[in-house]
Amino acid sequence: MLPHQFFKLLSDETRVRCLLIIAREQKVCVAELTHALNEGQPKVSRHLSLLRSSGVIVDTRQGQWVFYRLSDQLPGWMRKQIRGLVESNCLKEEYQEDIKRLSEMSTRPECCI
Amino acid sequence: MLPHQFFKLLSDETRVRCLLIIAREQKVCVAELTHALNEGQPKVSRHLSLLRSSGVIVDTRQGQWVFYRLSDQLPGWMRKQIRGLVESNCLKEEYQEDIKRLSEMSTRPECCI
DNA sequence: TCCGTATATGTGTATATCCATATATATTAA
DNA sequence: TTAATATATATGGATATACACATATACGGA
Repeated sequence: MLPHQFFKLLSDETRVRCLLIIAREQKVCVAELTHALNEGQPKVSRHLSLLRSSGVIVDTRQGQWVFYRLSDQLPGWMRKQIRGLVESNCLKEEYQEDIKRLSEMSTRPECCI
Repeated sequence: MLPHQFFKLLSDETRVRCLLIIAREQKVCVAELTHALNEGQPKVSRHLSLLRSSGVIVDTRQGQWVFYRLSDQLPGWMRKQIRGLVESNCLKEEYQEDIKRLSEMSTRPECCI
């Protein structure tokens, strides 16, 4: 994937927030993401679909839940950019709410894969 | 600037190529960029205009030339992302031609500011 | 059946591109 | 000095394409 194509994926706020949570949590399902982002499920799902079809994340179905995680095929420079974002202070401030909502979620599905 | 807004700027190939050259060369004028990218002048100019109005690059007129360089007001995380790109091997392969064309340019205007 | 997830459709908006032209500075001629 | 011309850069208008969104619907497993 060329850099501008990768950045196009990150040019949408919903996708950035999804990716940040996935990178932080290692593995989350759609229900957790919609709760964390406080957005509608079709919206979240469609953006996940984009990230998935681009090969940035991969999905694993476990019962009724579909869990997403970062692909382990990501080239080093992409991994580096994502890590840089997660570690960035500016983002810790911007999207703190997402993390808070996720941690406050009453029944988080568990993934045992 | 929020991350997805920054990435939107990088979601266009022409802008990425411009930014890479500017970051490498410190300071280049529009003529050098159009030559390096082998693209039309209005096209390059428009994309530079976007990068400028977003505050990522700044311009300095010197005679008939307008030189562009990275803004020194960039937040650390942006700087980090850009540096990561410039150092990335994948990009050295992809856009080697741009650098080659620039270095082969016969009369490169000089900036003494 | 119900719940979690994915996708199809229609609509509005944004933006990349091209061509032509405008503006700004430099240079040359008279 | 002024006028005319050349070079460098920016922008207006027109067009085509891409994309985000909301709603509704379809699918898949317990």
